[in-house]
Amino acid sequence: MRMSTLFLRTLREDPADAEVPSHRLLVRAGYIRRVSPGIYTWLPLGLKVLRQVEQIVREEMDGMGAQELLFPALLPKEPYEATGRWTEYGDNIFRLKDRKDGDYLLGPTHEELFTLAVKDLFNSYKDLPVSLYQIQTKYRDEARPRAGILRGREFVMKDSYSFDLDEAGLDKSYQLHRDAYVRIFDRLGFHYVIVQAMAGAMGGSKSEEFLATAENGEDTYVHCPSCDYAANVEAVKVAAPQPISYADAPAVHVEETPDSPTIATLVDRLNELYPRADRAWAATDTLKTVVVMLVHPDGTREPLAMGVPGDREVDEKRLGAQVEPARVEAFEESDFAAYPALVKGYMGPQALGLESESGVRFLVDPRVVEGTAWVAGGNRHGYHAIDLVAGRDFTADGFIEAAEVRPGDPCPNCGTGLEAARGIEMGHIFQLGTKYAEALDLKVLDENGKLRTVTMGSYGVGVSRAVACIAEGNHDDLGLCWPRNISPADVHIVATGKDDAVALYAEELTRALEAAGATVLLDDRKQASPGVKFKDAELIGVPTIVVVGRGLADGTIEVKDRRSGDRREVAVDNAVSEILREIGRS
RNA sequence: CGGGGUGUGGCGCAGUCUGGUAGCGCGUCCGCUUUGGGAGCGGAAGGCCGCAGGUUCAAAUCCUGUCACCCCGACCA
Repeated sequence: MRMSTLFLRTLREDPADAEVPSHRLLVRAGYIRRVSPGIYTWLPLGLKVLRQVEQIVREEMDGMGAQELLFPALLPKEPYEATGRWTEYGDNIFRLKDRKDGDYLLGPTHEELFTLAVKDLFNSYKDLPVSLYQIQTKYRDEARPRAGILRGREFVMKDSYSFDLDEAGLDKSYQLHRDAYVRIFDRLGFHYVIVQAMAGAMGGSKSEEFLATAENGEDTYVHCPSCDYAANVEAVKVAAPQPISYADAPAVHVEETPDSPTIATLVDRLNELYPRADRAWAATDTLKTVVVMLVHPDGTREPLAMGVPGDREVDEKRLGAQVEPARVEAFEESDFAAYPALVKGYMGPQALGLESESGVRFLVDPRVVEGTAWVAGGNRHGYHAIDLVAGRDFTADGFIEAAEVRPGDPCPNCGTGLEAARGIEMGHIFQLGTKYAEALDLKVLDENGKLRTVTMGSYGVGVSRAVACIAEGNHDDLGLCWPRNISPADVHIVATGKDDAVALYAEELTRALEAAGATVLLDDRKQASPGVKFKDAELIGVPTIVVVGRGLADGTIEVKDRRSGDRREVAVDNAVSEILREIGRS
């Protein structure tokens, strides 16, 4: 590549619409250009980087025995209707119509197509297991694309799917993918964690996410400092305490608690009007009742009440993950009007549950086990129930993991206090089970000649996101600092000065390195000043920068490490071998 | 969808309060000089001031509406 002709324009200033470093630098250094929100063009340098990442992913997928294929991005509606995702995916799908008014979509993910392809070609247990993958452009009409290429509406994803006869086979395929992912993310140079995750809209059971650790990441996860437990906050399972005996517990009594619609005011009122001998009332003694409106994919609305310890908020992400594919909406005044048994600010378990007078489904936090006593709403304005014992005075319809998770909460494995951190989701692996195979009738004959439903796994890597994520983790004040195996070139040669000898030698060195298999970005611009060239080289971020300039008269050139800034003089005579050694190609 | 902000040459911005017919820096083009840390001088091209109405002798500026984009929250690789 020659800078004099390369389709590139670097920007001296940060683009105004870019906030996060990866976005700012990828635009400034001329890797990408925005076309529309969440939709980007890959310029020559950017495309090289994208292809490098793709290649690493491809090698590892091939290495674990998966086979690459390619589906269209433009898809008919029918397969997605069969699995229910045409509606479940909601507004996130880009939908379009053909001239005959037929419905199409731009694929957000391809479970259906892979399932149908296997159904089309295979029909015996002898054909299994098989893992297939593609590296392809996906489309999701994100409510809010952001951070450049980190979260786009069009993005490149590697998605793969495993097909097995039984659970044991699925476990094996899942583990193979997991191992391949570890190799992929190691090669991409991420600091990452593998966390337990929710299966989400994909359906299925076991699921883990690969999160690149990043302070500005969108996902919050917790991890245990003393064992290997780590989980996305959505997926944290609270360790339920043992039920306790309530034989000696005082009977429930409803007391007047004026002006106490919030937990804080309630605790004040309790300590003021009904002080306890042994200790003061605290938020942890109260059971907070929160009601929301669930909107199911078919449009039906169902109220849901939840009881959580009073010192905790309901975490909307956790709640959303629990009730998926239903959507959570606020419970409006008009909803309260429709359910007169729900007294705003004073709701309590005794009026809740499918069997109760309100008929509203009531789920409680796992900490609300049988025998625990609470102060909760009295279902009458200005009243609360005290010594309300779970299992004696009320029974919930079930449990829900919706209360917020906080640093310091006990690890479900070992009880140590959990720590919280943030990350960017780079990969996600799922054991899907038979959801798609059943919906699309993917069965094979087993050794007894009987039809068996195939069990599936689904595995994704955000390829274009990885580019952003690597940029996010590999830059400094001057610009990008690519890892060698991702960089758009092995060496960036800067020719300074107007001396013809410099230009000639730089050209000669470039050819020699290229002949040895290295990729070179040569700054052969005649008009640009040395300062401009140095700045551009630093911005672009090729890991090794070679300066051919004033030292040439003395028979030396300069080899500089972009990341450390270390530089050394190298004799022209052994320049090629030295540089090849530097870039790890000798 | 809720909150905040911004729309002015390719990029970054000023001008808007207090209407008077568009400016600065960078970039681009031409010429000369310059070449180890974003060069100098001279010349040039390039803008329906997001869009639509309105007020006015006159609108980038005031009024109304509308659209777009960015950031923060609810969704996802």
